[in-house]
Amino acid sequence: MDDWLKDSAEVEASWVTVDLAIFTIRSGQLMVLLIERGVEPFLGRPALPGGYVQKDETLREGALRELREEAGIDGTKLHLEQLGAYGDPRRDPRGRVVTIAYLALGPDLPAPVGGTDARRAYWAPVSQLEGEGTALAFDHAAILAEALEQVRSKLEYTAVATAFCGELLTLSELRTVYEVVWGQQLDPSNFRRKVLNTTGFVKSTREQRFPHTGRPAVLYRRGDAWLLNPPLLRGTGHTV
Amino acid sequence: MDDWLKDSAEVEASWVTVDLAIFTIRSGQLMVLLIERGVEPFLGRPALPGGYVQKDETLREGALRELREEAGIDGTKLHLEQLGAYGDPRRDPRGRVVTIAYLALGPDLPAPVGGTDARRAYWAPVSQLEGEGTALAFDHAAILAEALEQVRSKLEYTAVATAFCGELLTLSELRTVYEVVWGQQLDPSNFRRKVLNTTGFVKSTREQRFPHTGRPAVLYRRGDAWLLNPPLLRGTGHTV
DNA sequence: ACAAAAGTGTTTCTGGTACACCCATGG
DNA sequence: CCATGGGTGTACCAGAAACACTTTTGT
Repeated sequence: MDDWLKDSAEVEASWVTVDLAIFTIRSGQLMVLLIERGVEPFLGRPALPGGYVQKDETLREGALRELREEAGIDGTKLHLEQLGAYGDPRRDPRGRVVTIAYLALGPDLPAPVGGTDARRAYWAPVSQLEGEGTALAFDHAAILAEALEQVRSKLEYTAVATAFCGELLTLSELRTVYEVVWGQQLDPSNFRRKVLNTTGFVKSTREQRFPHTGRPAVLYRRGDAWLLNPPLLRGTGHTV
Repeated sequence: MDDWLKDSAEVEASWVTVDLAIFTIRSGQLMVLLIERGVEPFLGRPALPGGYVQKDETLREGALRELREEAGIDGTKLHLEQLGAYGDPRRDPRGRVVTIAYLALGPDLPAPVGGTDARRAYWAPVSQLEGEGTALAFDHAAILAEALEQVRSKLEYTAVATAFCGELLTLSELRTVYEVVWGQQLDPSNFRRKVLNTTGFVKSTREQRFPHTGRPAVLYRRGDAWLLNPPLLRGTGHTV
C-alpha cells in the first residue's frame, strides 16, 4: 500500500486478521473450536481459528471465509456477530497485528477439518479450558473469556439461544441450551411459561418429536423476536 | 512494514484508525462531539473525531490520545469503552481503512477546540441528528447510531449513567441523565427507590446541594457496583 | 404564605419462584 | 403397570407502577 495516507512518521500500516470463537453444544457440553497451530509463532499451541482479511472483503465476509476454510463450516447457517477488536502492539511477536474477534454459534456442528495453517481442528469443552490455564496462543485466552461472557449474557436478553438448536426444536432442547451455557439447572415449567409468554421467541408447529421414553414434545421454530422483554435472567434461579 | 507476514497476494496491510463517539449532557440535551473536516475526503463535512493509531500504542491509548488532541479532553476522567470495528473496504474512498470505534461518556464537558485535521469541533444535539439525515462523513452515521443504542441499553443494566455526572451527584441529576438519554420521563420516587436499593450503585455523603428553590438534596458518589441486578429497564415506564 | 424540589408511604399489579399434579408414550 | 419426560395449575412473594403525601428550602 502506498503511504499517501499517513502524515506522521509515527503511523504505519497494520495487518488485520479475524479470529473466531465458535461455540456449539455436543454431548451436553459447551464446546469451542480450537486449532493446533501448524506455523510459527506459537507452533503447536492451541488457538482460535482465524486468518488475514483479504483485500476486497468486509470483516464479516472475512470471518465467514475463515469459518469455511479453517473449520469447514457453512457460516450462512449459523449466528455470527462481532465481538471486538484487539490491537495491543505486543499481542503478536511479529509486529502490529490488529485482530477483529467474531463470535459464532451453531447447532451440533460436524467434526471439523484442519485448515491451511492448522495441523488439526477439534472441539474443546469450555469447562475444561476455564479451569486450568490451557495456554492459548496470542491473547486468545482473553478473547475466549470475553466471548464466553458475551454468550452467557446474550442468552439473557436476546433469543440467540435458538442458534444452538436446529431448525426444529423442543422447549426441552432450548432449556438445555440455557442450562449448559449457564451451568445451572432451570425449572422446566417456569422456563416453558417464560418462553411461550415472550411473543415471537418461538412459534409452534404441528409436528412432534418422540423421546426414547416419555410423552412426545411439540416442535417449534425460531420466532421473529430478537430482544427479550422482559429478559430471562440467570439469577439465583432454581435450586442446583 | 515488511511483508514477511502475508502468504497470499490477496492480503495487504491496512490503515487502522480510531473514531470516537463522545457524549455528554449540556443544557438538558444529549450531545455528541462532531468535527468539521478540514482535509479531504469529505472536506467540510461533519464527522466523528478520530485519527490513525500510532506504532506503539494500544487501540485504547490511541483513543485517549485522539480524545486529547482532537477534543482537548482529558480522557482519564471519563468512561471509555470499545464499540466495534468497521472495515468495509469501500468505507473510505482512499482505500482500506479499518476503524475501531470507541464510545466515551463524560459530565458536562468543556467547549472543545479544533484539532489538527478539523476546522472546528462542536457539540451537536443528538435529537437533531437523529431526525434529519445530517450527512456525516464515511460510515459515521452508522457508528453514531450504534453508539447511541449502546448508551441507551447500557444505562439499563450497568451503572454507567454516573459517568455523565460529576464526582458528587444528586439523585435528581442521575434521574435526569436517564430521562435525557432515554427521552422519557421517570417517576422520581420509584427511581430513587430503585437506585438506593441497588447496593453499590451510589453511596451517600453527608454533604448537600441547594437548588435554586426547594429542599436541599443529599449528594452521592459513585458506588463500586457496575452491573445492576436487577436491571433498570426502560419499559413503557411512566406516563410521558 | 407559597412555590419548588426532595424525600416517604401505600396500594395495586405483574411476573418470578417453587412445587404439586396431570398427560402421553415406551417398555 | 411403571418409569420417564412433556405439560398445566397454583400459591406465594419480590419488585415495578402509580400516586398521595410530607419535609425543607428560597422568595
